[in-house]
Amino acid sequence: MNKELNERCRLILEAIIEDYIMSGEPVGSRALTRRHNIALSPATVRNVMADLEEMGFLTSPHTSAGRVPTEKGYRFYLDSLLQVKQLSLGKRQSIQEHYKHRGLRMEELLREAGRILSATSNYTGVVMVPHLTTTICRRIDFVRLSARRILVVFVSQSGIVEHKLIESDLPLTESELQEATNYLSQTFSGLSIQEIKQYIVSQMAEEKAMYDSILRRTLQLSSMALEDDLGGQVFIEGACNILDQPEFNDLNRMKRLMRTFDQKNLLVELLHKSQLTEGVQIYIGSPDHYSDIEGCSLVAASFTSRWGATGTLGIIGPTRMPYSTVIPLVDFTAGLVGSILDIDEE
Amino acid sequence: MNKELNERCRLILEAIIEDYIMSGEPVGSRALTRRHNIALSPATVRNVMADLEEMGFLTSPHTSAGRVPTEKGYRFYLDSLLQVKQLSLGKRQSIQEHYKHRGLRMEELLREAGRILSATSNYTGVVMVPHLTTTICRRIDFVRLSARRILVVFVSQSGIVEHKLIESDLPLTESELQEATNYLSQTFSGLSIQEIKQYIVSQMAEEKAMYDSILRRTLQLSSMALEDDLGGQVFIEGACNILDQPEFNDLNRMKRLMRTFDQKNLLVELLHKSQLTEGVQIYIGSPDHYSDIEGCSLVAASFTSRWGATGTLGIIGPTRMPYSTVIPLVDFTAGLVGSILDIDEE
DNA sequence: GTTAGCACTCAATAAGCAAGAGTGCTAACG
DNA sequence: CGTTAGCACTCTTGCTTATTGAGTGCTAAC
Repeated sequence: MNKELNERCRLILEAIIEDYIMSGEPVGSRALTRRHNIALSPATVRNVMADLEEMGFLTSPHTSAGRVPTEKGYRFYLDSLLQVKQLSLGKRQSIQEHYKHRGLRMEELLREAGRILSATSNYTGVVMVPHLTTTICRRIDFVRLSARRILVVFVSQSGIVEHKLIESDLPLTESELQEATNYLSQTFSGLSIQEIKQYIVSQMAEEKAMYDSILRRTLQLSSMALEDDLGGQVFIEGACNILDQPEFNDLNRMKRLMRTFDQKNLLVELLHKSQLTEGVQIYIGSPDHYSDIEGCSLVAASFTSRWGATGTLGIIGPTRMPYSTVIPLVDFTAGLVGSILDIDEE
Repeated sequence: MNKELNERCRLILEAIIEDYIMSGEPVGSRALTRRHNIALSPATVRNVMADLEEMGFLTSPHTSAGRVPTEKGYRFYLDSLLQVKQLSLGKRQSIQEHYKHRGLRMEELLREAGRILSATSNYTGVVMVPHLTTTICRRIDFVRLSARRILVVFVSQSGIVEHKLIESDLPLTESELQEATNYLSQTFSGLSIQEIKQYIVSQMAEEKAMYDSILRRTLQLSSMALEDDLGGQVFIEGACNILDQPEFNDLNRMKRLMRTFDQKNLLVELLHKSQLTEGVQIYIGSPDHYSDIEGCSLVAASFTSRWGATGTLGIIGPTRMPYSTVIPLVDFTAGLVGSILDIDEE
């Protein structure tokens, strides 16, 4: 069916979607012919519109309103019609400026990326620091808070720092911990967390007999330290930006979106998904698919440093978003963040 | 003038405010006499109300609506009328439950406190980790990311972990860093950051002559590490809870509040203020004072561990909030968090 | 296949109206 | 003199009713 869309249909569909993206109002046949000097009469356009509606690309809020793109309409637009512009040199430079002259901490760096996305697009920026399982370990440190409470500080190869508290069944002295720290740094530096876990399991099997050996306790400690996944945070920046969009004059939709931001799990899920794929991904909220962000879309891309996937970032805005500028913005920012992580690594 | 408020006026003012807190609607004379079996006729109540309005405790949205408390009204209510209940045993226990069986990281612990405040009150919970200048240093670690890029990991006596990136003018080897780390841990452990800074300044004066000594470079490094204040984060939990309040059917007010949450600086300011004072502080948003949170109040208290002030937490809700339960909730949670920090410390 | 014309639909806006809640004032009461 | 009943007045709220205007779908003519 889609293949049957002839040139004229495609042209009109594109015009409608772009008009709608600009105005946010249902677009009618008459207005359309005037704005995009189309050499057709409104009546003809109406016929085409009726066809497009039947095919599921358009819908009308009520009988006597114009047409609005459906999710399917947007999808087709994104896949077949949209021409992504290049990000203007000025914007690229201004974004790069943000990162100059800064000794940012990793967390701040990612937050800043979110802020840039938000400020440049006037929508909401999201950044996810991934779970660390796949990342490479640069260093593991133990800090003794009390005899049984140990703080684990984990530094990944790309400079992301995470820490967690663990509780040991046996009391540990400062020197025991020091020894464990040294052992770990030497043994595990340069491995990924998954590899470390495997190594620990095999070692512990060997050491089974030796009940109270230092090594055994060190291994136990490390095992606990790596037990739950570290990381997986999501930063949301500029959540309120999106509220200025006219579609959020609807109080309830607005509340639901805020709730989604608050809970974050949907975002984590989506960002995780796009982590697995190359390039820019677009998720369109709809009553069926991602009802929590109905009326909104997420444009996401993962950024990677030389050491493997390290995170995902994106923009959440209304579905009627100027994708032709937002997509390259997300793309560029992801690349930039990736390259900055590389610099950090040496 | 305030002193002239006789028993009857106080009683009626209290009744009005409590009614308003319950209903959110302007309260009229007739409804008042019925709900709080007051042995007065509506007409008399009206006279009293007129007096209270003239004195600035009440106002009416329009001629034929009931009365609504002003900021001054709330203040008087909070200072002179309100009787704070004790937090019910059940609630106290359920809050304590949240903290059992958990090896929480410091950050998670504070976030969780915010979540508890939010969930128990159905409003928005805020928690501020303070700047670290006053806190005691347990450990400073350097992690070498590249020759010039150093990650500083700072662990406070109470287990708060902070890290930042610094850029050194001279390349540093792994072993140099190791030496610096050892030196610092031995020299500075147990001092507050302020003390450390002072010590460094005095030492650097002495070492002025020795241009390239290890000690000098160590000191330089430490100085950079402590340069800007670390910390000062604010966690906001349950921001969307507050949106269910009827006063936020006003879209603009809602947007402004969300913007305030996004930017955080007003919150930082207020939370900082209450850090300096004992006990529970209440800030009432009004067009004059804190116009960004107009219609809202912040109920805040600082939590302290044995090692000195460590942070502030609180609840942001509509000004018409059931203070008699919110205040003890904030108070109790602040105490609990403080005591948990103590446990962490040994 | 395209277009002009026309009747029809429906949301949005405004206007008018009645109901209800609450006030302020005045005059009477104990 | 404080308190109360009565009453006219005000102002919101909800409801109904026109009116307008944008846009459609259909039909018939080009």
